[in-house]
Amino acid sequence: MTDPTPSPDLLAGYRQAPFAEDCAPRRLLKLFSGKWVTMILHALHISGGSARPGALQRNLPGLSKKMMTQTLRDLQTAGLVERVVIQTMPPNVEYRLTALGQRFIEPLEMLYCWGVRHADLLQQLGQQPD
Amino acid sequence: MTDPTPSPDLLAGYRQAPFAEDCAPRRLLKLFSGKWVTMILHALHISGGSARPGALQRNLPGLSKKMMTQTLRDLQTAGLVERVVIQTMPPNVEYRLTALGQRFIEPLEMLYCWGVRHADLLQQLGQQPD
DNA sequence: CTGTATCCTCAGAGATACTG
DNA sequence: CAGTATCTCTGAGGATACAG
Repeated sequence: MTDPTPSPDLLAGYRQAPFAEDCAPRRLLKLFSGKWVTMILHALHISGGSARPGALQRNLPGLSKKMMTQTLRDLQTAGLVERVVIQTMPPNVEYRLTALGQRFIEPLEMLYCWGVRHADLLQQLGQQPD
Repeated sequence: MTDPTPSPDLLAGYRQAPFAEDCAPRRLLKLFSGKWVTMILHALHISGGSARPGALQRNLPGLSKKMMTQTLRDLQTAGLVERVVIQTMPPNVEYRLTALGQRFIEPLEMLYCWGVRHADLLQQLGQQPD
């Protein structure tokens, strides 16, 4: 096609509000943009929906105590995770995915699965200064 | 201890390398973590796979010239986008998704579609200090 | 073991102005 | 219109030390 300009019709659905800063997809990406957010959600998920801080940190090499707590706090205020204190012999803390949090596991696992299945593509990526 | 720890078997596949810093899913998340990366890829996609700089900027409100060029450069080095100079009357520039870039449209659109379909969930999110 | 409080660094991102 | 070059600044992220 000699015409570099793409058919404007393709943009029809986006014309009114092309890519508003607060559109739904952007929020999702924003939510997943934190360095540890997805890791923690994923870790909680494969741990059966809940885990204790110690276990979390052990499962996520490189995760500092500070970032863990901070991310968990953010996830709490977002309503994706809840802090549960278990009154056993030595009282123990546990973080658990909320119902809302469970919903966001879906797109997250989609991404993770895609990434795993297409690891070859991801390795083809030119190394950007990281 | 009473061991609230979930069945370790669930973690079987992740035990050896729990969440290495350079695992495939992480790279995908990392790639999508840039503020404008997904926007630009998506914009290119819905524009038919290629677009001129001016059009891109017009379609992505808030995108500065600098960030556009910079992001496009990153995408070029990553091999997802190619710069094409069209030798027409007034020579014009065009950015086009490469074959590799096309592959990454898939997970991207998955996310975007999910976000659009679940806009309600995204609005339920507690407003974190943005 | 869980959680908090400081301090520091550096990269992402924007604004501006200048050059083919 | 496309692209580059500075300058600045916020803030995410990390290290460390401290407290329940």
